[in-house]
Amino acid sequence: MSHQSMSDLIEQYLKSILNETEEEIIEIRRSEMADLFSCVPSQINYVINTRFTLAQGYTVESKRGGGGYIRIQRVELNSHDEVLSYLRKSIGDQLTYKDGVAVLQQLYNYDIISKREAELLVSIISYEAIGKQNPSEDNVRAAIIRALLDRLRYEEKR
Amino acid sequence: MSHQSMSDLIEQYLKSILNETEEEIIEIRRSEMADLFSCVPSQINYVINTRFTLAQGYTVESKRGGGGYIRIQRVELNSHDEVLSYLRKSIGDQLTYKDGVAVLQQLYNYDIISKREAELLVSIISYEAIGKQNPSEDNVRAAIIRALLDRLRYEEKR
DNA sequence: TGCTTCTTGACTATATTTGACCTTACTTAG
DNA sequence: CTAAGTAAGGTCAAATATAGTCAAGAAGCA
Repeated sequence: MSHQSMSDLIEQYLKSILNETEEEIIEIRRSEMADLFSCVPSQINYVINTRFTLAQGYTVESKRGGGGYIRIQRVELNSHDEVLSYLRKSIGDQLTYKDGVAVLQQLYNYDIISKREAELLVSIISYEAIGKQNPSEDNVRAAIIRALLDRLRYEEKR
Repeated sequence: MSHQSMSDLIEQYLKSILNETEEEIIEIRRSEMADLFSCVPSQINYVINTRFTLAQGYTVESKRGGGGYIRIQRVELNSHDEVLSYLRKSIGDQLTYKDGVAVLQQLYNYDIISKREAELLVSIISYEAIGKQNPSEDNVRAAIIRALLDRLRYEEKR
């Protein structure tokens, strides 16, 4: 927590102003952000691409040219079922560790699994657990997360 | 005490600053440590790998690249240590679905995991989840259960 | 002496930062 | 109305900043 990169700071700033809004949506200007943090504009893209992905629950739209902007919105999912089917659709045949953690984080954010469950599952999808002797690591991980999501969906419907 | 290796000194230093923190968690930069002790950076990895293992009650996370760090945290042994280490020893490289379910059943019986956690885990180790496109089904299952047991053993005391 | 642990450095992997160049949209002079 | 100019944002790859791995050789110890 004490060792932060510029990108971490920008991420935090954006998330904090996102939290302050009612609508969970913000509109920024890339160049203003770059000025504010004294960095090159493309670093803002970097932050958005690495920390505000769909898998992490954000949608981003932007417009170029005069009056351009970047709009970041937290995806609003209203029921557990919506969250589960959204996540289910968002994962394919392969899933990296990072994206797997993002899915679990979302499940926790939406109160679908507990903190402890999330932690246990994170350790299960880690490289140590499934990657070590497995070349198809990302396939296994995707399968595990799919099974989890399906099970959770089944639970919801009971 | 007169024959302390550099690694011993680094270990002591890290443990002393760990003790000073409330959270029992520290974040260091590998290169700073190496500078502080005038050693090569990889020696820090050596110390961590030999003296801050999970079995010794520490978890370590790290990040590379700009703003990288190494975070070391002291964790408490779970009170069910005996059961967990027994189960841990009892599983080898491969584990059938049936045996996996048996392990989970035991964990539930001993009140180490909840009913729901057991159910989620059962669906994860099922053939549908991990066997479908995986010839080494039993290996994956064993790895998953091993990771689970390790995690349970060293998670925060509840 | 022979095994174990430690030290070192070359090579690898990954995350971040930076800048040159590209694309799109709006504005305005003619 | 259109072309040129201007004002955004996007892409990509190189440079930089970290950390990880591995194996060879040195040092310690029984």
